[in-house]
Amino acid sequence: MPLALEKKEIVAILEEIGVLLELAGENPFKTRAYEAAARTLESDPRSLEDLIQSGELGKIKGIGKALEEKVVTLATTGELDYYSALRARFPESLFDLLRIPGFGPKKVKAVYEKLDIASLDALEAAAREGKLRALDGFGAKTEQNILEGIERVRAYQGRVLLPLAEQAAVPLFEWIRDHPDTIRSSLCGSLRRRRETIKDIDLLASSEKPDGILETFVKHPSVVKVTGHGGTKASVVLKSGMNADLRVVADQEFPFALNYFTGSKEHNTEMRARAKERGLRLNEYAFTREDGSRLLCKDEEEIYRTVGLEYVPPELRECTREFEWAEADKIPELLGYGDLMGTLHCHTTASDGAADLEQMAAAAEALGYQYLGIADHSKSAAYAGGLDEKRLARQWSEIDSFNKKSKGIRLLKGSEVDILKDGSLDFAEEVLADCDYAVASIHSLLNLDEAAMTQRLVRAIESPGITFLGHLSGRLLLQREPYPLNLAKVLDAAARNGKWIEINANPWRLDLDWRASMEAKERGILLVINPDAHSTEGISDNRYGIDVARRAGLAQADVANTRPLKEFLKILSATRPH
DNA sequence: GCCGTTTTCGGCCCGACTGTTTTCAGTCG
Repeated sequence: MPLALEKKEIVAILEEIGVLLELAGENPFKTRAYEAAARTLESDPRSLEDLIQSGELGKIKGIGKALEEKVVTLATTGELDYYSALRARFPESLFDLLRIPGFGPKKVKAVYEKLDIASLDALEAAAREGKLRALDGFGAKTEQNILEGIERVRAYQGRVLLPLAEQAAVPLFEWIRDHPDTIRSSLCGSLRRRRETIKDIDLLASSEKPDGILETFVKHPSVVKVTGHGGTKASVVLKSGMNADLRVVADQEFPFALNYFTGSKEHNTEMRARAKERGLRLNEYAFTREDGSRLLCKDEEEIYRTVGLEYVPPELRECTREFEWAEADKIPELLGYGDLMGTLHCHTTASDGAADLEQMAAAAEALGYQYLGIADHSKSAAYAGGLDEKRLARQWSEIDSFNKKSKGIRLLKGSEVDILKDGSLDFAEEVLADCDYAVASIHSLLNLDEAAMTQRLVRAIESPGITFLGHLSGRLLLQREPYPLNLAKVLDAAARNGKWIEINANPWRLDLDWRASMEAKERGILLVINPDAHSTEGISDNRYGIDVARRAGLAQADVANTRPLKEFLKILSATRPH
């Protein structure tokens, strides 16, 4: 049964219904039900097709009769009258208004109904002319904030890549950590969970004297605007355009605040529910017993233990599998940042890289790697100076002579072979057979439909000479959506053929992403973390790939390039039956 | 709209801050 809409699209529609219901002034719990269902569906690793056919969909917690029916209708017909009717009530452009900080559904509803304002431009004009202050709850300050908010919405699309956020956050964090009144401190939020894109920076400190710390925080050199400054919390806008919040709590409350502000929201909700089952109320300060007395914990481990769980590392707190694992004492021993013994998929000056073989090898060796796989582009990638068979052979003899004289790192002969339109490869099997490994990637014709794209990737991964697929989904974070793809089919093909899948650690890609990596692991597929480095510095991007692996719950054994050289070569050759 | 070993109605997480108000609604996380 082919679905009329993909799961992803249905998730987006459920989210949109949630927002529309808010705009319509519906019961907030109804709104929440749609939003929760969207999240649940999104993070469920099973395919929507399976969920519907097996009848499991309606058994998922948070999806009752009404939602099940709506999802099935969407999946089978691609349409839903309830949704279309709701949509017709509000113009599309109203959604832009919701992106203004501090401007929620109620305010959007007010300007739309009272002043017929439905776009950023119209709102900006009204705010400039002082027309908004006529509305209840709006004043001069609100108008000013709206104008600044509109500017920010236009300038920064809300989220930034993890490395950029980290760059802004770490100096702030150190500034707080080193304050004499600070006892404990941490980065929280999505940064601590190592999400691939970040919206706001959340900081937490404990202290007996919060005032001085908050005062210091708002005066950090990277702060351009203070948007809030109370007795325990301050909010600022940074030069980078990001928002940063600092919360200061008493030290005995620190573990609770740390847990709370690390999130995710869904994880927190489940934690509260588990506390409740044990007769405890959990908030950002403490457990509270039914008699009103407080129960404190010295650290996060103790909080988890109190609700009957093993400690859950921040990267796993997305309310996917972590509760199931923690309950059974089966939280994976996550891949560590020093666990990679080598890496593949790096470029050199032979194609579009900035450093030559020797420079790349030296950089990898400095990171402690035992092996580095070279994989320049193949001939079809003319834009990137792709190598033809002759130039490839020349590179291999360079690698041979390097390895002969190298006492440390070993270079591996590889190729990033373009996957052509029909799934055939840019090099013949005889050429690939002489490589140590080959990564197959798509760089062109990204606009094929799902069936064609899936077939293309399946055919590529079935090629005997291929070791793994590179940046499988083709997404560029905050820039380009993944191409349409039946991921399950591609993963099944990889599993069937004993192939690996890459976790491309380039921060723009992080592809496979963590959810898909989880699915790959479930199929017994080995992942391989590669930087897709085009420079010596690029190799260090592997740390972001390790973030992805940790979020996917991968352990050392799940990642191929944690093996020392000898063992690695053995499993490498097993991917290719020559 | 969901959920139920206090269940088929009446809850649903809740605290801080802002800006508008003179006690609170809206937003955010």
